[in-house]
Amino acid sequence: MAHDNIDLSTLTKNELLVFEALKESEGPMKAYDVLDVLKSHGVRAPMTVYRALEGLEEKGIVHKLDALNAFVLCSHDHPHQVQSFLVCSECGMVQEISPELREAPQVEDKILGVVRATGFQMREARLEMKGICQNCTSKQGAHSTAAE
Amino acid sequence: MAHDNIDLSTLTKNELLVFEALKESEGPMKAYDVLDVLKSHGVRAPMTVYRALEGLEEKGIVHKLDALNAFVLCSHDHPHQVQSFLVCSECGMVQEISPELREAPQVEDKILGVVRATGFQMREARLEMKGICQNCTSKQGAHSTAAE
DNA sequence: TATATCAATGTTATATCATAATCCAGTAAA
DNA sequence: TTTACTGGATTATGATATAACATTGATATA
Repeated sequence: MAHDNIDLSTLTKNELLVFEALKESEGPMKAYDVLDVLKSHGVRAPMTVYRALEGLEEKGIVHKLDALNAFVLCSHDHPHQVQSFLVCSECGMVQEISPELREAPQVEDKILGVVRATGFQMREARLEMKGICQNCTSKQGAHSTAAE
Repeated sequence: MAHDNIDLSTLTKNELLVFEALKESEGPMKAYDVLDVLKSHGVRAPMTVYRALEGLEEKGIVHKLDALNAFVLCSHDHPHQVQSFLVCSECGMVQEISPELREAPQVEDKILGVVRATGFQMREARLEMKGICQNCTSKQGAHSTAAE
């Protein structure tokens, strides 16, 4: 697990709590879901969670998936300029695939090149792909192909 | 303008109103901003706007920018599988760059290849890149380079 | 004509997501 | 001890989005 490499000593108390909650969850969590989990640790207000999430994002440990209003741990060691996620519309699964795309480095290079050519200074980018994951496809495929 | 090619006869009354509002705006609009504009046309409720936006999205005429909770007209003729947007953190400018990326088709092909290899059936994808646009860069650059 | 149906729209209420503003506690330096 | 700073707690509210149900109007058809 990539998360083992993170220096937890730089995290505040609440950041650590949120980090642990996300680590347990094995998937993206909504802020208010994190809040529910942390209520047993005395956290009461949304602000507390959002502040911690903001801190974790600044440290590159957490990403927000805007399409879901949800947050995930960054699943790779070296923060990348383009993060890529598969989001299953069926079961909600989220998979970060930046590592796979890194094996095709032309992709990021090309993107960065095109962007730079427009005079744009990119800070961060996310590619969020929505569709049906393999698991859901095989489950459904056996029964029908209609659905839509 | 690419929007001239759209067959407006397929739009419902409210979809047409929202379409016109977005066309005027020359940029992304929040749903409630659209609502404000359409109040002069008798539209009162958020639902009306959200329903029309949903219809326009299904017809491929509008995209939602999740990172901004905002909606833009699709600025090119042929809906593409990966839509790419530059979002300026400074001035809020949004530019769709799919046409530029199309000149580098390896990018989309590679992405689609990698994704397909994971067994994922992609429906739609958006690459949202945040940074500073050329305009803001040149304005700021003259005065300072610090800022962050 | 009556009536069934369907899509679009209207309306009300509420859920969900996020932040502003203010105050407080600990702690480290002057 | 003051001062300043960082993180945290609390309260309230803003912003975004949808649920649930009623209404309308067009079309089909018995």
